[in-house]
Amino acid sequence: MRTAEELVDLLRARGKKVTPQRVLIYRALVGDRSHPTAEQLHSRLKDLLPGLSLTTVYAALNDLVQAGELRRFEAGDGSVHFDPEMRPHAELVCVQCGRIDDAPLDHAPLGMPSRLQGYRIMRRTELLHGLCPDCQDRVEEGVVLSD
Amino acid sequence: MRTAEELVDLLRARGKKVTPQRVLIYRALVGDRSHPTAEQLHSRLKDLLPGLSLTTVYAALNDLVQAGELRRFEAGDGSVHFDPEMRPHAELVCVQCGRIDDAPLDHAPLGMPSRLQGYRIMRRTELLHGLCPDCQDRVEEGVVLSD
DNA sequence: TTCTTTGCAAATCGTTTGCAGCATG
DNA sequence: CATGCTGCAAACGATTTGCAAAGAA
Repeated sequence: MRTAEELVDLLRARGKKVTPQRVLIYRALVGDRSHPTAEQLHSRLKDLLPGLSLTTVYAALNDLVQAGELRRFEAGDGSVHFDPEMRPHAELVCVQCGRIDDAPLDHAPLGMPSRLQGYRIMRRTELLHGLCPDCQDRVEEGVVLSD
Repeated sequence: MRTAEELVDLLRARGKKVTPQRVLIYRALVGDRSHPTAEQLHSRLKDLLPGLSLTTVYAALNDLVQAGELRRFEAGDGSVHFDPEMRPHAELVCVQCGRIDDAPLDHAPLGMPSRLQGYRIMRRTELLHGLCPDCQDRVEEGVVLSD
Protein backbone atom coordinates (compact mmCIF):
# COMPACT_ATOMS: atom_id res chain seq x y z
CA MET A 1 0.00 0.00 0.00
CA ARG A 2 1.12 3.55 -0.71
CA THR A 3 1.37 6.58 1.52
CA ALA A 4 -1.79 8.12 2.93
CA GLU A 5 -1.28 11.15 0.69
CA GLU A 6 -1.09 9.05 -2.45
CA LEU A 7 -4.20 7.17 -1.41
CA VAL A 8 -6.07 10.44 -0.98
CA ASP A 9 -4.97 11.51 -4.45
CA LEU A 10 -6.18 8.21 -5.84
CA LEU A 11 -9.52 8.68 -4.11
CA ARG A 12 -9.95 12.09 -5.65
CA ALA A 13 -8.83 10.77 -9.03
CA ARG A 14 -11.56 8.15 -8.91
CA GLY A 15 -14.13 10.86 -8.40
CA LYS A 16 -14.72 9.93 -4.78
CA LYS A 17 -14.96 12.32 -1.85
CA VAL A 18 -12.13 12.82 0.61
CA THR A 19 -13.66 12.66 4.07
CA PRO A 20 -11.98 12.90 7.47
CA GLN A 21 -12.99 9.28 8.13
CA ARG A 22 -11.28 8.04 5.01
CA VAL A 23 -8.10 9.98 5.76
CA LEU A 24 -7.99 8.71 9.31
CA ILE A 25 -8.41 5.12 8.20
CA TYR A 26 -5.72 5.51 5.53
CA ARG A 27 -3.27 6.96 8.05
CA ALA A 28 -3.96 4.14 10.46
CA LEU A 29 -3.43 1.46 7.86
CA VAL A 30 -0.19 2.66 6.27
CA GLY A 31 2.65 0.74 7.82
CA ASP A 32 0.40 -1.24 10.15
CA ARG A 33 1.95 -4.68 10.52
CA SER A 34 -0.62 -5.96 13.01
CA HIS A 35 -3.00 -7.52 10.46
CA PRO A 36 -6.06 -5.98 12.09
CA THR A 37 -9.63 -7.08 11.58
CA ALA A 38 -12.26 -4.50 10.68
CA GLU A 39 -13.48 -4.55 14.28
CA GLN A 40 -10.01 -4.03 15.69
CA LEU A 41 -9.31 -1.12 13.40
CA HIS A 42 -12.66 0.41 14.27
CA SER A 43 -12.19 0.13 18.01
CA ARG A 44 -8.76 1.76 17.73
CA LEU A 45 -10.03 4.64 15.64
CA LYS A 46 -13.30 5.49 17.32
CA ASP A 47 -11.31 7.06 20.12
CA LEU A 48 -9.58 9.34 17.62
CA LEU A 49 -12.81 10.17 15.84
CA PRO A 50 -15.81 9.55 18.08
CA GLY A 51 -18.87 8.53 16.16
CA LEU A 52 -16.90 6.67 13.55
CA SER A 53 -19.09 3.76 12.57
CA LEU A 54 -18.07 0.22 11.80
CA THR A 55 -20.05 0.50 8.57
CA THR A 56 -17.76 3.28 7.41
CA VAL A 57 -14.66 1.29 8.26
CA TYR A 58 -15.96 -1.62 6.21
CA ALA A 59 -16.74 0.71 3.30
CA ALA A 60 -13.25 2.17 3.30
CA LEU A 61 -11.55 -1.20 3.62
CA ASN A 62 -13.59 -2.77 0.84
CA ASP A 63 -12.79 0.21 -1.33
CA LEU A 64 -9.06 -0.17 -0.81
CA VAL A 65 -9.15 -3.89 -1.43
CA GLN A 66 -11.01 -3.34 -4.69
CA ALA A 67 -8.49 -0.68 -5.68
CA GLY A 68 -5.71 -3.22 -5.14
CA GLU A 69 -4.17 -1.18 -2.33
CA LEU A 70 -4.98 -3.53 0.53
CA ARG A 71 -4.92 -7.28 0.99
CA ARG A 72 -7.73 -9.17 2.67
CA PHE A 73 -7.23 -12.70 3.97
CA GLU A 74 -8.94 -15.20 6.21
CA ALA A 75 -6.76 -16.66 8.92
CA GLY A 76 -8.34 -20.08 8.73
CA ASP A 77 -10.45 -19.89 11.87
CA GLY A 78 -12.98 -17.65 10.17
CA SER A 79 -11.44 -14.35 11.15
CA VAL A 80 -10.81 -11.86 8.35
CA HIS A 81 -7.73 -9.67 8.41
CA PHE A 82 -6.37 -6.77 6.39
CA ASP A 83 -2.78 -6.17 5.39
CA PRO A 84 -1.36 -3.08 3.69
CA GLU A 85 1.76 -4.99 2.62
CA MET A 86 1.19 -5.86 -1.03
CA ARG A 87 4.56 -7.42 -1.79
CA PRO A 88 4.47 -11.22 -1.86
CA HIS A 89 4.96 -12.78 1.53
CA ALA A 90 3.54 -15.52 3.72
CA GLU A 91 1.59 -15.10 6.95
CA LEU A 92 2.56 -16.99 10.07
CA VAL A 93 -0.65 -17.70 11.96
CA CYS A 94 -0.58 -19.00 15.52
CA VAL A 95 -3.28 -21.62 15.92
CA GLN A 96 -3.25 -21.06 19.68
CA CYS A 97 -3.44 -17.31 20.25
CA GLY A 98 -4.24 -16.00 16.77
CA ARG A 99 -1.15 -13.86 16.50
CA ILE A 100 -0.05 -13.18 12.92
CA ASP A 101 3.44 -12.34 11.68
CA ASP A 102 4.87 -11.89 8.22
CA ALA A 103 7.35 -14.31 6.73
CA PRO A 104 9.72 -13.27 3.92
CA LEU A 105 8.88 -16.25 1.71
CA ASP A 106 12.60 -16.69 1.02
CA HIS A 107 12.23 -20.40 1.58
CA ALA A 108 10.31 -20.45 -1.70
CA PRO A 109 12.36 -18.86 -4.47
CA LEU A 110 9.26 -17.13 -5.80
CA GLY A 111 9.38 -18.99 -9.05
CA MET A 112 5.68 -18.57 -9.26
CA PRO A 113 4.42 -18.98 -12.78
CA SER A 114 1.85 -16.54 -14.07
CA ARG A 115 0.09 -19.51 -15.59
CA LEU A 116 -0.68 -22.89 -14.03
CA GLN A 117 -2.96 -25.61 -15.37
CA GLY A 118 -4.56 -23.13 -17.71
CA TYR A 119 -5.26 -20.63 -14.95
CA ARG A 120 -3.93 -17.11 -15.23
CA ILE A 121 -2.57 -16.51 -11.73
CA MET A 122 -3.12 -13.06 -10.29
CA ARG A 123 -2.64 -13.36 -6.55
CA ARG A 124 -0.96 -15.73 -4.19
CA THR A 125 -1.82 -16.24 -0.54
CA GLU A 126 0.27 -18.42 1.67
CA LEU A 127 -0.66 -19.23 5.24
CA LEU A 128 1.66 -21.06 7.59
CA HIS A 129 -0.25 -22.32 10.62
CA GLY A 130 1.63 -23.25 13.72
CA LEU A 131 2.59 -22.29 17.25
CA CYS A 132 4.15 -18.89 17.88
CA PRO A 133 7.20 -18.69 20.20
CA ASP A 134 5.14 -17.50 23.16
CA CYS A 135 2.61 -20.29 22.86
CA GLN A 136 5.41 -22.86 22.58
CA ASP A 137 6.82 -21.51 25.83
CA ARG A 138 3.43 -21.80 27.43
CA VAL A 139 3.26 -25.44 26.36
CA GLU A 140 6.68 -26.13 27.82
CA GLU A 141 5.64 -24.55 31.09
CA GLY A 142 3.07 -27.29 31.33
CA VAL A 143 0.06 -25.09 30.84
CA VAL A 144 -2.84 -27.24 29.80
CA LEU A 145 -4.16 -26.39 26.37
CA SER A 146 -7.86 -26.37 25.78
CA ASP A 147 -8.34 -29.64 23.98
CA MET B 1 -8.16 -38.57 4.14
CA ARG B 2 -8.45 -42.34 4.48
CA THR B 3 -11.04 -44.77 3.23
CA ALA B 4 -14.58 -44.61 4.55
CA GLU B 5 -14.04 -47.91 6.36
CA GLU B 6 -10.96 -46.64 8.17
CA LEU B 7 -12.81 -43.49 9.15
CA VAL B 8 -15.61 -45.58 10.63
CA ASP B 9 -13.07 -47.57 12.62
CA LEU B 10 -11.53 -44.34 13.87
CA LEU B 11 -14.95 -43.07 14.91
CA ARG B 12 -15.63 -46.21 16.89
CA ALA B 13 -12.14 -46.08 18.39
CA ARG B 14 -12.83 -42.59 19.66
CA GLY B 15 -15.88 -43.85 21.48
CA LYS B 16 -18.30 -42.21 19.07
CA LYS B 17 -21.37 -43.78 17.51
CA VAL B 18 -21.45 -44.97 13.92
CA THR B 19 -24.61 -43.59 12.39
CA PRO B 20 -25.89 -43.93 8.84
CA GLN B 21 -25.50 -40.16 8.43
CA ARG B 22 -21.84 -40.28 9.36
CA VAL B 23 -21.15 -43.19 7.03
CA LEU B 24 -22.94 -41.50 4.16
CA ILE B 25 -20.98 -38.31 4.63
CA TYR B 26 -17.70 -40.22 4.84
CA ARG B 27 -18.45 -42.11 1.63
CA ALA B 28 -19.31 -38.88 -0.14
CA LEU B 29 -16.15 -37.14 0.94
CA VAL B 30 -13.58 -39.81 0.14
CA GLY B 31 -12.04 -39.01 -3.20
CA ASP B 32 -14.18 -35.93 -3.73
CA ARG B 33 -12.06 -33.44 -5.63
CA SER B 34 -14.78 -30.80 -5.95
CA HIS B 35 -13.93 -28.87 -2.77
CA PRO B 36 -17.56 -28.70 -1.64
CA THR B 37 -18.98 -26.32 0.91
CA ALA B 38 -21.07 -27.70 3.76
CA GLU B 39 -24.21 -26.56 1.95
CA GLN B 40 -23.21 -28.22 -1.31
CA LEU B 41 -22.43 -31.49 0.40
CA HIS B 42 -25.72 -31.34 2.25
CA SER B 43 -27.81 -30.66 -0.82
CA ARG B 44 -26.17 -33.56 -2.63
CA LEU B 45 -26.74 -35.97 0.22
CA LYS B 46 -30.25 -35.09 1.33
CA ASP B 47 -31.53 -36.86 -1.77
CA LEU B 48 -29.74 -40.03 -0.73
CA LEU B 49 -30.88 -39.74 2.87
CA PRO B 50 -34.00 -37.59 3.12
CA GLY B 51 -34.20 -35.73 6.40
CA LEU B 52 -30.46 -35.33 6.66
CA SER B 53 -29.97 -31.98 8.34
CA LEU B 54 -27.37 -29.36 7.63
CA THR B 55 -26.55 -29.34 11.33
CA THR B 56 -25.50 -32.96 11.11
CA VAL B 57 -23.32 -32.32 8.09
CA TYR B 58 -21.57 -29.53 9.98
CA ALA B 59 -21.07 -31.78 12.99
CA ALA B 60 -19.51 -34.54 10.91
CA LEU B 61 -17.27 -32.16 8.99
CA ASN B 62 -16.03 -30.40 12.10
CA ASP B 63 -15.31 -33.78 13.64
CA LEU B 64 -13.20 -34.85 10.70
CA VAL B 65 -11.31 -31.58 10.60
CA GLN B 66 -10.53 -31.89 14.28
CA ALA B 67 -9.38 -35.46 13.77
CA GLY B 68 -6.99 -34.23 11.11
CA GLU B 69 -8.72 -36.22 8.39
CA LEU B 70 -10.18 -33.29 6.45
CA ARG B 71 -8.89 -29.91 5.43
CA ARG B 72 -10.98 -26.77 5.74
CA PHE B 73 -10.08 -23.61 3.88
CA GLU B 74 -11.60 -20.27 2.97
CA ALA B 75 -11.42 -19.40 -0.70
CA GLY B 76 -10.87 -15.72 -0.07
CA ASP B 77 -14.34 -14.49 -0.93
CA GLY B 78 -15.70 -15.71 2.38
CA SER B 79 -16.79 -19.14 1.18
CA VAL B 80 -15.59 -22.11 3.21
CA HIS B 81 -14.61 -25.33 1.49
CA PHE B 82 -13.62 -28.83 2.55
CA ASP B 83 -10.96 -31.01 1.00
CA PRO B 84 -10.20 -34.66 1.82
CA GLU B 85 -6.78 -34.41 0.19
CA MET B 86 -4.34 -34.01 3.08
CA ARG B 87 -1.10 -34.13 1.11
CA PRO B 88 0.45 -30.70 0.60
CA HIS B 89 -0.84 -28.94 -2.47
CA ALA B 90 -2.05 -25.52 -3.58
CA GLU B 91 -5.59 -24.56 -4.57
CA LEU B 92 -6.28 -22.72 -7.78
CA VAL B 93 -9.24 -20.45 -7.15
CA CYS B 94 -11.02 -18.70 -10.01
CA VAL B 95 -11.89 -15.18 -8.93
CA GLN B 96 -14.60 -15.04 -11.58
CA CYS B 97 -16.65 -18.23 -11.24
CA GLY B 98 -15.38 -19.66 -7.95
CA ARG B 99 -14.15 -22.89 -9.49
CA ILE B 100 -11.39 -24.56 -7.49
CA ASP B 101 -8.74 -26.98 -8.75
CA ASP B 102 -5.74 -28.55 -7.12
CA ALA B 103 -2.19 -27.68 -8.12
CA PRO B 104 0.68 -30.10 -7.45
CA LEU B 105 2.91 -27.48 -5.82
CA ASP B 106 5.82 -28.80 -7.86
CA HIS B 107 6.81 -25.24 -8.65
CA ALA B 108 7.84 -25.03 -5.02
CA PRO B 109 10.09 -27.95 -4.10
CA LEU B 110 8.39 -28.24 -0.74
CA GLY B 111 11.46 -27.21 1.17
CA MET B 112 9.18 -25.98 3.89
CA PRO B 113 10.96 -25.62 7.20
CA SER B 114 9.25 -26.93 10.29
CA ARG B 115 10.38 -23.80 12.06
CA LEU B 116 10.27 -20.21 10.87
CA GLN B 117 10.87 -17.04 12.88
CA GLY B 118 10.43 -18.99 16.07
CA TYR B 119 7.12 -20.47 14.97
CA ARG B 120 6.67 -24.21 14.89
CA ILE B 121 4.95 -24.73 11.54
CA MET B 122 2.21 -27.34 11.44
CA ARG B 123 0.14 -26.66 8.35
CA ARG B 124 0.58 -24.84 5.10
CA THR B 125 -2.19 -23.41 2.96
CA GLU B 126 -1.48 -21.95 -0.42
CA LEU B 127 -4.13 -20.23 -2.51
CA LEU B 128 -3.49 -19.13 -6.07
CA HIS B 129 -6.18 -16.70 -7.20
CA GLY B 130 -6.69 -16.10 -10.88
CA LEU B 131 -8.85 -16.76 -13.90
CA CYS B 132 -9.69 -20.33 -14.84
CA PRO B 133 -9.43 -21.36 -18.51
CA ASP B 134 -13.17 -21.07 -19.11
CA CYS B 135 -13.38 -17.57 -17.68
CA GLN B 136 -10.39 -16.48 -19.75
CA ASP B 137 -12.22 -17.71 -22.84
CA ARG B 138 -15.28 -15.77 -21.80
CA VAL B 139 -13.17 -12.62 -21.52
CA GLU B 140 -11.69 -13.18 -24.96
CA GLU B 141 -15.17 -13.60 -26.41
CA GLY B 142 -15.78 -10.05 -25.36
CA VAL B 143 -18.29 -10.89 -22.69
CA VAL B 144 -18.59 -7.96 -20.36
CA LEU B 145 -17.53 -8.76 -16.85
CA SER B 146 -19.43 -7.38 -13.92
CA ASP B 147 -17.17 -4.55 -12.90
C1' DT C 1 -29.52 -48.58 30.00
C1' DT C 2 -26.19 -45.13 28.98
C1' DC C 3 -24.40 -41.79 26.21
C1' DT C 4 -23.89 -39.81 21.62
C1' DT C 5 -26.17 -38.15 17.61
C1' DT C 6 -29.85 -36.22 15.29
C1' DG C 7 -32.83 -32.55 13.72
C1' DC C 8 -35.44 -28.72 14.57
C1' DA C 9 -35.73 -23.93 15.91
C1' DA C 10 -33.59 -20.14 17.88
C1' DA C 11 -29.43 -17.63 18.75
C1' DT C 12 -25.18 -15.68 17.24
C1' DC C 13 -21.60 -13.39 14.73
C1' DG C 14 -19.55 -10.70 11.14
C1' DT C 15 -20.84 -8.16 7.28
C1' DT C 16 -23.97 -5.78 4.06
C1' DT C 17 -27.90 -2.98 2.82
C1' DG C 18 -31.61 0.72 2.88
C1' DC C 19 -32.17 5.12 3.73
C1' DA C 20 -32.19 9.97 5.42
C1' DG C 21 -29.17 13.63 6.43
C1' DC C 22 -24.63 15.60 5.72
C1' DA C 23 -20.54 17.23 3.47
C1' DT C 24 -17.33 17.38 -0.41
C1' DG C 25 -16.18 18.96 -5.02
C1' DC D 1 -26.16 21.74 -6.34
C1' DA D 2 -25.14 17.13 -7.42
C1' DT D 3 -23.20 13.12 -5.83
C1' DG D 4 -20.86 10.26 -2.78
C1' DC D 5 -20.29 9.42 2.22
C1' DT D 6 -21.81 8.57 6.92
C1' DG D 7 -24.19 6.32 10.52
C1' DC D 8 -28.01 4.12 12.23
C1' DA D 9 -31.01 0.18 12.24
C1' DA D 10 -32.58 -3.68 9.96
C1' DA D 11 -31.45 -7.51 6.99
C1' DC D 12 -28.58 -11.24 5.89
C1' DG D 13 -26.11 -15.72 5.42
C1' DA D 14 -23.30 -19.07 7.38
C1' DT D 15 -22.50 -21.54 11.47
C1' DT D 16 -23.48 -22.84 16.30
C1' DT D 17 -26.29 -23.90 20.23
C1' DG D 18 -30.21 -25.72 23.27
C1' DC D 19 -32.94 -29.31 23.76
C1' DA D 20 -36.05 -33.29 23.35
C1' DA D 21 -36.47 -37.53 20.88
C1' DA D 22 -34.11 -41.41 18.53
C1' DG D 23 -30.68 -44.84 18.15
C1' DA D 24 -26.01 -47.07 18.90
C1' DA D 25 -23.11 -49.57 22.24
